Amino acid sequence: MLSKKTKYGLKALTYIAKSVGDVPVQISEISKSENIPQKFLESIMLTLRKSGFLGSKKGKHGGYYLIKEPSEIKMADVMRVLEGPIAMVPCVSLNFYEKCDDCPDEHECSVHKLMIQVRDNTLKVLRNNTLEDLSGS
Amino acid sequence: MLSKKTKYGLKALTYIAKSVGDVPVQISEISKSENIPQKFLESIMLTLRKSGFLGSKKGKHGGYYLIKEPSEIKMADVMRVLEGPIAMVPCVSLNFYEKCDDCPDEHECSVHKLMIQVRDNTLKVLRNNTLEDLSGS
DNA sequence: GTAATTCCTATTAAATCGATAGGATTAATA
DNA sequence: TATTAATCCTATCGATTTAATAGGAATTAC
Repeated sequence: MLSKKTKYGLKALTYIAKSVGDVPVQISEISKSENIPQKFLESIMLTLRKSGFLGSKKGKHGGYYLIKEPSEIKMADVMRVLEGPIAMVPCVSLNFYEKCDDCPDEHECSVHKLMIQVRDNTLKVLRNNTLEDLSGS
Repeated sequence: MLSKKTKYGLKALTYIAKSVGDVPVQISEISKSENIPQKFLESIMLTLRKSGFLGSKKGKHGGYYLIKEPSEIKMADVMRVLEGPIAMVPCVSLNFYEKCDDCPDEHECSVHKLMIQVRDNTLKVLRNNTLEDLSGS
């Protein structure tokens, strides 16, 4: 299941990408428009800023803006920051690898083989889609 | 993340599929061999039996056996029983559809579009793989 | 009739998730 | 300079889910 955090984050990024002009977009505006609890969204925006997707301006007339072009922002990267591993088991994760405690040898594990395929296909989608694709049309 | 329940369930099914002869396989044997807590595995086997993947024999020399051929058991079906929806958001789930409470119109939702692609690619893998594929070689 | 097994329900401890609270800091502007 | 409006930051809370355990009932082989 996709967490609300990730879903809200993706919606917020899309909203900013769609916004016209170069003025920063405010949390309160996104929150109202996308039905996202404002305080919750605050913490998500903070994460997105700290991980290099957004820039911010403080104080009156402040807000958030994209640092990179929408076409440069891969969904896979956003997902990793907000959701964590893309793989369904840690032992097939490229960026968050961990050994399973119940498997003496993961190459013998039937689940491992299956989950590599799932990971590869999911990754294909998430690498091919950028923020531009989400906000387009 | 794949739950332990699902992972254990898939391992247990694989173990039974690999077992030779037509005698029922016992929980205690699977539990030891696959490092799965026995009591936890008990409840998983029960679920798999009630959902039509396994048959059981009670009492001494009892145990579990496959009801269908391994090649007939699609991973997608097992996953739905043990893990629930395959889709990452309920609003793109084929078997567990639910409307999102934050989306007035899901066809306008950028996340929706992305998650349909993820679902379709995951489904492709889980439909193409059967228990035979997991237990083979 | 005894031992071995599945069957069933309930419970628990820990982790995670979604959301909120309360203020500190910064900047525009009147 | 004072006020207002925004981000920033840390902590916390309640609900849900997850992984696992407990304890015994029912069934069957021998």
